[in-house]
Amino acid sequence: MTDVNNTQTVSQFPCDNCLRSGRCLGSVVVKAGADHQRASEVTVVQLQRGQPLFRTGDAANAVYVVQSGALKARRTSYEGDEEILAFRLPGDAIGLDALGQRMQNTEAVALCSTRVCRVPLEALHRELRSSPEVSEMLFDDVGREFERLHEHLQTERRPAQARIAAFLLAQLKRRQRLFGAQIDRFTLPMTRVDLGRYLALATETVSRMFTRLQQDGVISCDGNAVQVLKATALEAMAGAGAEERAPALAKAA
Amino acid sequence: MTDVNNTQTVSQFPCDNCLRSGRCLGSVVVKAGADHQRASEVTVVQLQRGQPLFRTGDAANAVYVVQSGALKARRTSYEGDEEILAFRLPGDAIGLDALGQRMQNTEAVALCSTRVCRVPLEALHRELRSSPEVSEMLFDDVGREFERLHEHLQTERRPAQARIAAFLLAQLKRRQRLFGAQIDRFTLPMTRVDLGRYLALATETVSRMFTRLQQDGVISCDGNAVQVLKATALEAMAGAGAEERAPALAKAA
DNA sequence: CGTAATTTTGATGGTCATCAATGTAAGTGG
DNA sequence: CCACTTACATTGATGACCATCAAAATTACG
Repeated sequence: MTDVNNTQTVSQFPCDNCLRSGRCLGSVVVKAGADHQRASEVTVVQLQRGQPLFRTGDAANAVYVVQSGALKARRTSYEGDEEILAFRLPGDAIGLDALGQRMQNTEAVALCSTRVCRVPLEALHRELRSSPEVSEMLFDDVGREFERLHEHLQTERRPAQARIAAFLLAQLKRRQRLFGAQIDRFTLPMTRVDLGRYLALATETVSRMFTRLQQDGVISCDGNAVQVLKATALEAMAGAGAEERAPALAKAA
Repeated sequence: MTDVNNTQTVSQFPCDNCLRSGRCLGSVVVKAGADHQRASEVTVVQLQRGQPLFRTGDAANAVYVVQSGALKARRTSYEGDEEILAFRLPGDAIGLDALGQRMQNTEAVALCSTRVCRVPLEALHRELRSSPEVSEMLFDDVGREFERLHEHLQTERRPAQARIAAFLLAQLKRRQRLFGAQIDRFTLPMTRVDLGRYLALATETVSRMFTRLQQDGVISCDGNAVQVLKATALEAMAGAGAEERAPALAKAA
């Protein structure tokens, strides 16, 4: 089955094969519906890299949950270039910002091969009234997203190096939670350009910061494959400002 | 009656004397409760200038709606100084970002004498299931707040002058909606310091921008009383970048 | 294997934070 | 009511951080 956007609807049983099953908005809605003998209207959408889940102006008639893969939430700035509001990883909800709006104000684009759960607003509204678990999960997601935006605002007010450090740390922790293990390496699904557009930095600055982090032995990376060597150093950089960055050339004169 | 925070609970009939009655989350919850013969748990809180509605770490057991006055939503940065996430005017919801969280991550402080409607989360959850109007109003508020944050992120990526222009325009439109009239003058409830902490600008920069706007005849202001003389010029500045700011000294060499 | 996209590195300049000082308003207590 | 304190606002001088421009190097891909 193929819809307008040329995306693929995959399965009637959205939670089959999904690792997030039971811990996401989609599955809670599915369960609430099943408890009342209602057929699930939740479907799975498969996207290829670069393919949009929805575009600005599309009718906002569903929210989504990432099953696997990654997406970026984008928006077009006054100057006409892309601004990235968020990267979405498995478990993340998409489209909560369109609650109460008629149209999407943002665009969601897959960064790689990606599976997404589609929860129609109609179903969400209905099951919201039928089961308190739904509203709890929804509130959780909404609260988390607000919290993330607030953190992001703070991050953007800090020097470039701190922004990158904070971003890498967030990614690291996110993966650790996702896999439930103490990993120290991962592959970034986004390009340096995307990263710049997310952190409000020029691509060149992003690149320079990566270079510096490697020189300082804080990370090691090959392309988008990153290994965190000194997590504590990253935390220090993310927390501290520029003041205590390079004690090296301090008194070199 | 006085609670822990030394705030005052005013009336058993929260919507009496409130101009937002019927058009806010609070009144919808009150109505939904009344329709089911439930006593309203919605109360009105009176705050003086500088007084907090809640603090970081407080139990997040209610959301609020501004009846009159103004507040700022603040947070403490890594460096320990204040960061302002939002200013709240009559009709605005407060504390939506704490949905799904146990504690408040932000602090809400009155900028002047202010009345706020307090809606316990318990009541919200209950009426959410009893009446679709509640969820619709809640979704509206949530969506609007996301939208505002997204706009704010964009604004912070623009030059200082554009940020101030965008802010003034937003204030202007907000007041016009509030009063339902084409006003061109209003009094800002916040100081230049607050403004800087909201727009991520040094106080000095804020001041300089106000000075420049007056010199250019775009606004006229006496302290916090602002009159917008050329709204279109403001829009141009808010939209455009720094490139086309001063056509004056362009070819003066 | 050639074209395009992305990444990296260097040089330069602009915007705005910072430091410093003065001016103004607001509030306090004698 | 007036000195005094404290907060807020304005204006100027200086420099840091990072965007921008330019170009080379690497990677991706048809």
